[in-house]
Amino acid sequence: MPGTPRGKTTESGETGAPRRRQARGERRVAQLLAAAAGVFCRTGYAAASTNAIAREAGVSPGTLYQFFPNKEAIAIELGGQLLKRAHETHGQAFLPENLELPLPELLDAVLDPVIAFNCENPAFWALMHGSGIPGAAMTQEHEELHSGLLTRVEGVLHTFCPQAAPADLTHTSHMILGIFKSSLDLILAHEGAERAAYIAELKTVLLRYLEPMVTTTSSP
Amino acid sequence: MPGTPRGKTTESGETGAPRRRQARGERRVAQLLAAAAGVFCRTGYAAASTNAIAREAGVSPGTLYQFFPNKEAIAIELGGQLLKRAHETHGQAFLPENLELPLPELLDAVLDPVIAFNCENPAFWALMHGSGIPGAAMTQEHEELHSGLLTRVEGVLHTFCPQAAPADLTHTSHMILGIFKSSLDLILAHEGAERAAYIAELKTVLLRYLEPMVTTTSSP
Amino acid sequence: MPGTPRGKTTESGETGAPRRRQARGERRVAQLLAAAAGVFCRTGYAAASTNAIAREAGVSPGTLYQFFPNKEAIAIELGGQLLKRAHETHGQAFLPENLELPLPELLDAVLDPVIAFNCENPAFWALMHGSGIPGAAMTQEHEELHSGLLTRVEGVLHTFCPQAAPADLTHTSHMILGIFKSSLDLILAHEGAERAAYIAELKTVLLRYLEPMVTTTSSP
Amino acid sequence: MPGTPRGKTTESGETGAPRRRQARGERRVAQLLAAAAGVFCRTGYAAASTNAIAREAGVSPGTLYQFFPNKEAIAIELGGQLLKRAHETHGQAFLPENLELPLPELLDAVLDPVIAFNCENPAFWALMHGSGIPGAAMTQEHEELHSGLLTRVEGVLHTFCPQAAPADLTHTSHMILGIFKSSLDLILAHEGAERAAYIAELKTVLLRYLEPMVTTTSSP
DNA sequence: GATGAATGAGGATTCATTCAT
DNA sequence: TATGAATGAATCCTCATTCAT
Repeated sequence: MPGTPRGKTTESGETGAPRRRQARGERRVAQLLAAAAGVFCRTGYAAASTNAIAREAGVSPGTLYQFFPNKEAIAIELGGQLLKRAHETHGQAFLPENLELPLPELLDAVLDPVIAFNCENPAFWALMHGSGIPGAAMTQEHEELHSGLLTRVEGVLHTFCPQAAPADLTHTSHMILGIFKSSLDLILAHEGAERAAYIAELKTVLLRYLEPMVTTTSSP
Repeated sequence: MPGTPRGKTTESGETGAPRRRQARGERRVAQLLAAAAGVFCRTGYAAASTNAIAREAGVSPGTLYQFFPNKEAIAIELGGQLLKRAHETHGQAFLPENLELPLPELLDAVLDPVIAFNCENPAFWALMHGSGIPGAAMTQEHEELHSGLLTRVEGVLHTFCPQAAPADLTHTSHMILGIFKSSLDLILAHEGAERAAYIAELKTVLLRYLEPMVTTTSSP
Repeated sequence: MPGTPRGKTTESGETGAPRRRQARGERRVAQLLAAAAGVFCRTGYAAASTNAIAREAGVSPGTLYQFFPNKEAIAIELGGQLLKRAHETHGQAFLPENLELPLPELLDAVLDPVIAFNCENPAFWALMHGSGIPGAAMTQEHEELHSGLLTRVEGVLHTFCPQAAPADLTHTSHMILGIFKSSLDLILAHEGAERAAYIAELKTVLLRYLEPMVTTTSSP
Repeated sequence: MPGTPRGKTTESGETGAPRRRQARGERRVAQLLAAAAGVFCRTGYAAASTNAIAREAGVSPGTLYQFFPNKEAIAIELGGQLLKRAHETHGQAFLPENLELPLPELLDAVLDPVIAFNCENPAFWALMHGSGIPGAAMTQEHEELHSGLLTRVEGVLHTFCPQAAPADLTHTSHMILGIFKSSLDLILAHEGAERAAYIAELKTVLLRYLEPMVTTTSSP
């Protein structure tokens, strides 16, 4: 339970002061997480310095450490929060009813909310980029997210191509995810029309990639 | 001949001295670049320290700075050389005659040597990857490497689709590069049949992505 | 191949520069160890800061870390050097011929050089004080020194009181060492006549403590 | 009753309020001192952090500073109270009537309760020990504790050897205290028969050390 | 050219102490 | 009065870079 640093004091009653203090603490935590999100976005996790985060949050380094034991904890907390929201987003993206849609609409239904989420939470993406470096924070979360997404994609694929070999499904899912990720980089790196163009391009790639598999399967 | 610790420097007259000195310098540079390649591979660009590179090269940090003004320059030079070798040694990839080939063969002709090169020179990949923070400005060496590749891809694309809007070409090139990168991750992460499967999959993706553009263009 | 980077270069020959460089390094190490000795003496190991040591040595913190990987290593090196000298001193203190002497002279013969050594190397004592704190540096050295001394003292005692029970010898040796240590604190904390007085007092204590045991044994 | 973390404060009317407040304050102080004793024991004085003490006491750091101006004050107060208790509770040690006893009985009378007290209050010992850097100025609380004890010992000595030079008395007192401290280390480090043996040994040392002075003095 | 010592700013983290509530 | 957030200097240590030899 983040935000409640060390105490277990205020549970009920009309004690307003502790509540207010706790509220302040929670505000600080939020403030620090927002600052961390910004810094992680700009510099990546590894290059982000706790002092920079504290500065961005407008507090002293000591304050940061009152709420987080170390740099990794910040990333974990931030990543966790984002992950939770990401899961919600993914949950609504992979809604069963979407699977009924024809491929183009399915791609819209799945990709749009996920892209939107990442556009609104660019820190999420920044945090999920520390995969290659061993020992980096977020590795576990990253893998969980990745394999979670992989499972979902495989599920959808399986529904669309029930007769495909599992190994092929895995390959394809990995490819899809890879394409999605690299496109997301491009999407996040641009704005406005450019961004829209890359979103369209991503959908084109996936549509053309998947169409043959799907059509082949469901046409007879 | 004081100062040269490990002898065999002056063997004959002085006619060959400048050449030998230059040769030695080039050997040093090669030595340093090889060391940098190793270190970049193992730790990534950001985490690689100049001292570590010098140590790996078996020279002192001072020596390193005699040949490169800073860390970035090493990456730039290494990337440049790798890129050059990607072309000269293996990559008859973008050879003009390849452009005559139909798309599937073209993809083979271009991708196979590039993939092979990357499998043999993982440092190249490490450099293209490292610290590529999406929203942030890529560090210069990446920029150069990346835009170099981009230019080539755009060139090929332009040859194939001469009437396409430049903006579209740029988008498509970025997408191609992104797809290529993410697939290369998968390719390098596997071996044998799995690797071959991902290579095939990459070609499938690109073929299906590009076929409509190309066909549209060259059919009349 | 000129430019052999890492060490063992200057074995002979007329290469003066590396020798001079190496000499400078050794001077720095000695300088740093001397500074560390001073700081350890004044503040104790735990409270000694590496920056303070570097400042005392007149160098930057980075320089310190060029020669020692961390604070503990400084203490270990310093302690090791002092320990070596201490062992030599102890060796000459516990010379076999001293055991022939009557107790008062024996005490002089044993204690005087050891006290002198500690007066000349107060850092030794400061370093050997980190026993109580677990996890502190020098613990092992401290224990080795302590048990080494204990063995020697027990040896001497055994010579003097051959019929005493081993357990008693152990108790007595521990007491002797304890008395010695606490007196050494007093001795080192004073100078001149005061110091001499405490030295005399230590001898008095030990003489009176040990005389009955010894006399009882050797008088008949 | 807001703000009071561990309830049962306000039970009746307001007549007793100031007293109760004072009582609460004393309870807090006792609580804090007990916590400090525990922390000092476990980590030593220097390594003990005020936050750790407050945490151990179950209060916030701010509260701690409401009763003590700084860390040192805690040690001083704790040492003082322990010293007081060493006297009032156990230590009829330095009772005037004890001074009438012959030396062996006097040593028993003085040492036994003091030893017992130290066995029961290891914090006292931790305080007397901690960071006692020989050459450096002892931190003030140690100074006070130490000199308090010293004064008492000197008092006893003076009674026994009224004609001795003050300087000698000081030396002897220091030695006695040193011997006592180092023996206490051994005593506390052992149990049962071993402990008893070291207690006996301590008495032997002091008896033999002091007997000549005393006898010389009181014989005519 | 080569060396390796030297630099010093910066990074993460801690902790005695203060302050608003 | 109690709280716990806030402070900021200090800690150990790293690393890109420079300098004397």
